[in-house]
Amino acid sequence: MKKRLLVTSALPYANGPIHLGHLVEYIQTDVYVRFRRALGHEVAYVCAADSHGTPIEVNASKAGMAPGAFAEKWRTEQAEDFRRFSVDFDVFYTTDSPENQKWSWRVYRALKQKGLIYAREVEQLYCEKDARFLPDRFVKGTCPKCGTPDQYGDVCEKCGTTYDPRELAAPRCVLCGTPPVVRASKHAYVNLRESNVFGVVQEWVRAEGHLEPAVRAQVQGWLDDLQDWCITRDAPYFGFPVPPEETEYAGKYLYVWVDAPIGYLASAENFFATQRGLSPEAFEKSWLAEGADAELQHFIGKDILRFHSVFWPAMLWSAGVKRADRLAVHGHLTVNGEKMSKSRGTFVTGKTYLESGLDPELLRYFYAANLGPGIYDIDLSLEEFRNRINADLANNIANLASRVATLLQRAGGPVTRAPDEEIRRTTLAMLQHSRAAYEALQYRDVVRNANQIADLCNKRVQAAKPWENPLGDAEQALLWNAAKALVGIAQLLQPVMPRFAAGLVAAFGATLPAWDGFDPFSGPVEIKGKPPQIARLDARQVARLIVTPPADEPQKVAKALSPAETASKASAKPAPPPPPPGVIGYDDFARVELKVARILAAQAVPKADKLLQLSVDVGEPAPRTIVAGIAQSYPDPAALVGRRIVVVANLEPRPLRGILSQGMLLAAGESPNLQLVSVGEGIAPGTRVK
RNA sequence: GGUGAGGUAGCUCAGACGGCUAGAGCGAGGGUCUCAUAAUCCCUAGGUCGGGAGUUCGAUUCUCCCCCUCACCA
Repeated sequence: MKKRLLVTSALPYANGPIHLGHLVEYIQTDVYVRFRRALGHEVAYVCAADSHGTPIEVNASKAGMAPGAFAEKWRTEQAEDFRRFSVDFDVFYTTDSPENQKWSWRVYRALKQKGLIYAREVEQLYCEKDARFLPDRFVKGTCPKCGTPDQYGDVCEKCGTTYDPRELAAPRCVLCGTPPVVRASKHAYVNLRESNVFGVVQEWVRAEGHLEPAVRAQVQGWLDDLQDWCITRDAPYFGFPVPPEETEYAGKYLYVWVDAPIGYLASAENFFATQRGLSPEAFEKSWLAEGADAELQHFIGKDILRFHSVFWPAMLWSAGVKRADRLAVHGHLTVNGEKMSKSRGTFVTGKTYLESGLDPELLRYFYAANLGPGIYDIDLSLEEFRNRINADLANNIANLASRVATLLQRAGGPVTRAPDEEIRRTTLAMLQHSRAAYEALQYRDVVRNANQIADLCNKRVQAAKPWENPLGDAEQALLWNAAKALVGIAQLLQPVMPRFAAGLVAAFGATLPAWDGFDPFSGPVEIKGKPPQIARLDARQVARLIVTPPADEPQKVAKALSPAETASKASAKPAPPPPPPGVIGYDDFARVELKVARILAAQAVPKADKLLQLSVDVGEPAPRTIVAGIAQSYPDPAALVGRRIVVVANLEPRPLRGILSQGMLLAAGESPNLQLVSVGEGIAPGTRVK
């Protein structure tokens, strides 16, 4: 029962370089594909550059290039990055392809034929100078709610309000600065509430195995309040025109989000036609037809879940092909606990990673060690990354390989011994667990399993002290078993670290057969060379990932909804050396406004045993209220009145127990033994502490 | 504001159909070996399981309310 799988990763937008956030997904998918292949399954791993849409059209024009050439340039660069990270697509095509136009029109016509498409007049902002309608991200203006200037057309970054771009006060075109006008245009909408489609989508969402339960809950929420979907865009646009017979929408284009997922099918078709000699008809019949015995699995990020869980099943159904068998959704990447940010230098591109000299397989390992099936963000903390690599790979696994190889080499030739039951049982059990864990996308467990095997072997080696009598029979037997366990580890880690695993196996003179029935505990072990080394990382090496951009970083170019999150093409060039981790510059310190405050009144906060409410004089016209968790250390609040303490005066106010705390006071120690930081009588309230 | 997901040791997470001393790995502290990459191995620390109330003989695990974080949507 060999399975056949069509596996996809989301299509990266051909508008910029691949960054470490993208790579979470491609590595997750690639690992899965390698695992499947290790099981002997037939897998086609398909991806493509998403080449259409307004941002590409606009950025190409700015760069003085044709959009197609612009997208192709990025596609080529992305392909190279993927290769360097061992993300081995069978095909990395483009959505701007003849196959894709054919499929897109087919889907459009199918939707039309089922009566799901209708026309609607829409009012949008239009720039007369640029002669174009402006997507939300191409308009800036003043927030209608809070009055913050310079906000995008869809949401205010200050107050979080979302609105229609027409509501913006003082709107202006991001491209040329001209105030836009309101203009109407007729667009095609898809009605997904129609009972047939809705039923199909509903059924697909509810069926077991398609979505993780938590994801299903999210999607169900959308279905309960389903909006129609606008699938056309006005010129100028880079994309496919609507089918020629659609004279009603003459001159309009299909929205990039229509042809992007369809790009999965078109790219697969291209792969099978050019690499496997399979005609489009044969490909469809054997891989996509309803009931075909091939599985369709998509890996995506949480940001594009809606398109894939609601619209996509509807599109596939209308085109008469099967829906996906699984939609694997992952969270985003944060770096050092925060969203990736260019100004902080945490927007790490694949290229930056490669240029830092770190082995791409280390990143693959780190991601695997943190990946599970849920939609949780993964944090690339540089400290964690270093610990993880050093503790697991360098100290535990690679070091085990190194010591075992050295000792075993003294035998001077092949060694064959009987299995040690404990080591063999553990290794086989871990292989079995890992098989299930890979299938469930629980890569964290795989990594743990690999380390459990190495833990056991290190303990056993330590206890047996084979270096005291390396050629003794028991010693040789133990080393043989440890070597075989390492082959097991290689098998287990091979999808994650293919090169490391191959090197490990080669060093012990073994090979890796298909996963099922694999039992490495037989046959000779012969040391054929040094096992692969994994050098311990130091903080400096890892810190090279953070490249702070120069101060005159060009302004961010507009970003629009696109299949894979993208960014402007501005990438940071060599920058001043970053400060050592954990050290801040003077400017950072200066931003914290520390002031002397005199306590005017203090009382316990009702129903909170740790909180005191203080009224303090910080040299301002009115006293400030500060709520602090110091009640247990100061059971008699009244005694605090008159004390001069230090507060952070420019901290964002926040409510605690319903009381707005306008600052924070400094204290040392742990409750109930903490003490307020104080200054003497001679310093006036409001004095800056520096 | 609505919907969804979360809040368990410094960090990343397990777990509990309600009940023995709440676990693992990493990190930290102490010790040890020397084959191995200052690696291994042994020991130790430490958490009122976000807050409050309720159900119960008993809740961190169930119910309700609240707070906080994240995402999506309006």
